[in-house]
Amino acid sequence: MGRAPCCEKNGLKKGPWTPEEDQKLIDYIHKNGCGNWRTLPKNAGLQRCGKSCRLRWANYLRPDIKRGKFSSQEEETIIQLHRILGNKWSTIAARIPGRTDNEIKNYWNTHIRKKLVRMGIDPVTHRPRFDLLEISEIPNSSVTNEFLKVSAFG
DNA sequence: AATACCCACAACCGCCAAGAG
DNA sequence: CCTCTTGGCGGTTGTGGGTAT
Repeated sequence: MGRAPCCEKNGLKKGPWTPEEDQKLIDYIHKNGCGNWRTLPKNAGLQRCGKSCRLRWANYLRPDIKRGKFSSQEEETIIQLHRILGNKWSTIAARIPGRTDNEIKNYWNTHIRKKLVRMGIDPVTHRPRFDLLEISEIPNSSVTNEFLKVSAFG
């Protein structure tokens, strides 16, 4: 049995943030900055743990977040950085202005990874993998068919 | 129209590194 | 050194809104 999640102590709130909570957090940080996350919720009048506040600010409320659809340029940059860095999301995010590590990680997992797999590229190694190709995208030749048998079942 | 299914995203959790004492 | 606290990171998932049956 693992230890209790931090928010369950003291009956602190979990789950989606309400607009009222967002506003409290924004107001507080505008006045005081974001120095001490542990004491912030109490001072700002929020029934949240510091971790939850930090995450909400860093990934959603911070004023320098771009939001919205990723451009194809951004997508290409993410793929190239991931090829070099692997799942170092915060390092990747530091190279992509206005995007958070969480946002990039989500985008990778829900869009890019699947896209690479569909193209027959291993999303971990970034190398071709015929056993990941969708059948419809496999060239119809006996040579590739033989290759597939070997790489998928060998 | 009703229900089942899917998927994207916000937010969670556990772990660990850094810093203070 | 060691221990404790805190913030930051990466993996994972619950949920809600959209789509298919």
